[in-house]
Amino acid sequence: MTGPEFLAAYDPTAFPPFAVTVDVVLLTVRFGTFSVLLVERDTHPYRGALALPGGFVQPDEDLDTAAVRRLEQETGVRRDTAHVEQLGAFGDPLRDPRMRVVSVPYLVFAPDLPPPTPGQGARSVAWTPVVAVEATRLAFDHAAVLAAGVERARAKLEYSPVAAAFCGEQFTVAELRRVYEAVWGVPLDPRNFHRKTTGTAGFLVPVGQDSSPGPGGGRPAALYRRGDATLLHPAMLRPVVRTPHS
Amino acid sequence: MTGPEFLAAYDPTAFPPFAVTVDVVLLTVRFGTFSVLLVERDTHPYRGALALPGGFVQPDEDLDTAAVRRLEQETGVRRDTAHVEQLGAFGDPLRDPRMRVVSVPYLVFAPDLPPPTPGQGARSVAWTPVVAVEATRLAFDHAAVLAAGVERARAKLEYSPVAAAFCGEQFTVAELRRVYEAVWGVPLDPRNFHRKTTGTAGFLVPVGQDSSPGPGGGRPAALYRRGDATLLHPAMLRPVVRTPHS
DNA sequence: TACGGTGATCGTCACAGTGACGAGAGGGGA
DNA sequence: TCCCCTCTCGTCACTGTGACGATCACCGTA
Repeated sequence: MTGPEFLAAYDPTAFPPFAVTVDVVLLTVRFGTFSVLLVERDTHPYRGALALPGGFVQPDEDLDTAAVRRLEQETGVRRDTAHVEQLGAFGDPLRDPRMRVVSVPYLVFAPDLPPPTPGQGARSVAWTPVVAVEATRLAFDHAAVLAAGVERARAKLEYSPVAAAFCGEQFTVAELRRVYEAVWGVPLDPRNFHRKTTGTAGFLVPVGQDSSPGPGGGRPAALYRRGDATLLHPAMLRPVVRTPHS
Repeated sequence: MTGPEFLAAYDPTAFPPFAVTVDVVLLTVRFGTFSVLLVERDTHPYRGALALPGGFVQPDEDLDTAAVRRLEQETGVRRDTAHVEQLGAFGDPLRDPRMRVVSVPYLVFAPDLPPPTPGQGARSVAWTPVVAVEATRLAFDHAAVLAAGVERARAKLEYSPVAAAFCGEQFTVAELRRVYEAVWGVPLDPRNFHRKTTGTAGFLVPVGQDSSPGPGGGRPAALYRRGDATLLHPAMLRPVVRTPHS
């Protein structure tokens, strides 16, 4: 009783047909700038507009699986190098002019990487600074989806160690700090940040090796990798006032 | 181009049909016990099993609207007396034996109220202590949905003032404290809790009136209503160790 | 090789927030 | 009246944080 023959026994109006899509809010920190991957649509609807990568969920496919598939297809990011989490469900009846579509966006944090080549249905694909995104130019309700993803990312840095997902396998405290600064858009005190991150058990694990200094010189920084902590306790709160949006 | 005639221009296999449902994780604190509303199913599938209230989303209906509709239909809880928020999307291909169903559960916090009368498709409906729910007896993947809702509720009490949604319009600090104690399952120090809740700006607004003491006597408590704060800052952290599940 | 520039790391200090708990305020019932 | 109860206010030690000085270890250049 898994096939459509079973469904046929029901009143069809009781099972209104929907399409279900997944969208990918792929965030990274590139050249010190908090950026999102956007594609330029090459097909109807919203042809020519910017949009989040995404696509339809296949009949026998889990939502997470579909999101990871689209992520790998459209961006080349592999699941095990990034942080992936579901962002919610968006189902306004008018969000897609073609038909009734419920979208389940996924939030992905990835280290800096080169822009991938355009996939199907996209004219081009590019990293865009989050602050430079023109909300009115985004297709569908992707402005709202992106805003939800960005706010979730900012909040998540406070109480979880996911910021490390924006870095590579090994990283310095300063690299991690620049992630926080880029995502939150505020400068942080390097000394207090160092104390907090290295002092919180399970957050950072020293690799026992130093990085080479940057172009301007400076003392080499110790390398770390992510610890096994899943929660930051106590949280690292954003400075100054907290704005509910953007 | 909003009708099916447009859809017909597409390859049908590219738009696999889904059904979309909303489920309601309605939580309350009843007699000092953190409880969830469960219905006993009277129809196929999982006939006789316990389940969360829910139903199919209508074609022209927003997800939030559908959730509020089911909430009012099956539980009698009005939206403006409760806190309602989306909990995510669950879409395992095998979660419903009938067909491919994506469920969007909603988390609802309501003050204590009498158990409603069973709605359509349900044999009975009853408040069940969260700790007494037998996960294996729940229909579909509702055990996972409930677990996600419970954990979200516990986490949300830490950094938001939603706990007041479990109380009525006016309440005492002790009533609010018993909500925290019931949801978290730990006793809290009444004096420190009083200091924290009354000392955080925007959390509680004094009504300027005292409640009558309980049966055992005691000094009358001042009445408060919810303030306009949307975030608790700093957060009120759960004591002792934090368990990731259940 | 000495020297200033740069960034990493360590220390210090004042202060806010919290856990633990004493004590008074203001109500019950016997 | 006495005892018991709960609400409310205070105190104290401790932790974590913001602000910032000082030192360390590398750079490029004179």
